[in-house]
Amino acid sequence: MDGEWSDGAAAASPTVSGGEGKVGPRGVPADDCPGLSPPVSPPAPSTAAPAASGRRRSANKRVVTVPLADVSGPRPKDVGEGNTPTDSWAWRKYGQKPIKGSPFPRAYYRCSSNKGCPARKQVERNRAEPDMVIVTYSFEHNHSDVVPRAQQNRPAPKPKPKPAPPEPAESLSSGSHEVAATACAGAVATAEGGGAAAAVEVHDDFRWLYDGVSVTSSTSPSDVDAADEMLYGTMFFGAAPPAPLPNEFGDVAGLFDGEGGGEEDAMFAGLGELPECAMVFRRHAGGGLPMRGGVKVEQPEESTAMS
DNA sequence: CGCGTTTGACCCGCGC
DNA sequence: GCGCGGGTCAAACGCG
Repeated sequence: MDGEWSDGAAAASPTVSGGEGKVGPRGVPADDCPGLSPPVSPPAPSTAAPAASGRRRSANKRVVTVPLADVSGPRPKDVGEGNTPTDSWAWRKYGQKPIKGSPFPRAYYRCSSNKGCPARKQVERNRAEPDMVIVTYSFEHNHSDVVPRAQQNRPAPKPKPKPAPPEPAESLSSGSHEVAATACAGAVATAEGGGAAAAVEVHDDFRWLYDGVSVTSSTSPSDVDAADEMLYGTMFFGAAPPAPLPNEFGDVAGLFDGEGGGEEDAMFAGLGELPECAMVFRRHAGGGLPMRGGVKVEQPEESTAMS
């Protein structure tokens, strides 16, 4: 089924897919409409229309793959709130569904900043890389990053079922990660004026993902905040014309194509499991991973690498 | 009181 | 034409 955004993440690097080359068969020609765009950026004309009216895989999709840690981890206020971004959108979850080919469910979010905002995003964990989460943005916000509610900046209420989520917020000092994150975040902040705060929402959004599966990798919690920043930072980058990236998707997708047996089982199993410490991902894993601050932007449309 | 999250059901699109 | 799967809407509950 949709192995679409399967995961450029498999590469272990967060990725962002511009447009949506993945939806190939049923997908629609991606136009533009980045999932998120700088508050200042003029709303894309083709943004809202389709999404609002249609209820189906729509066009404009931007896939962002980020380390789970980036989004699921605890959000130190010094980062999230300290760096209030100018464009922290408020996302409201409107649905969640288990995906067939994936052991993890997919969550659907809509922009709650503006009632008529068509911006939507889907969050799902990379089945191949449990440490990675795939965020697909659809349509652009048709409003500035106006934040009517102060609540948008605060972490949304967590699901009650979870008594005490694993919050390895112990040592927030990690060296390399921070560097990368900082660099990225800095770039973002400089370019967009902020992107860290947005992470707040993200980390929250991924909470479910987080709980859904248990990852046994260990990493520094610091990655989390840094990652968050990166995540959004990248997204913003995506909004802006980023350099065309090789389509890693194709490769990854191919790999996934091979599997599929007994995954359903795993899916439910995973869903039923509520690990306490699932997160963690080394942003600079290996230190040789080609990633921009932890997030990579994928441009399926480029399909250059696609063989 | 308001907002957000959660869960289930329904509808639509695509593939076979 | 049928079936599968994905996506969205709606209602209810809980928390801030």
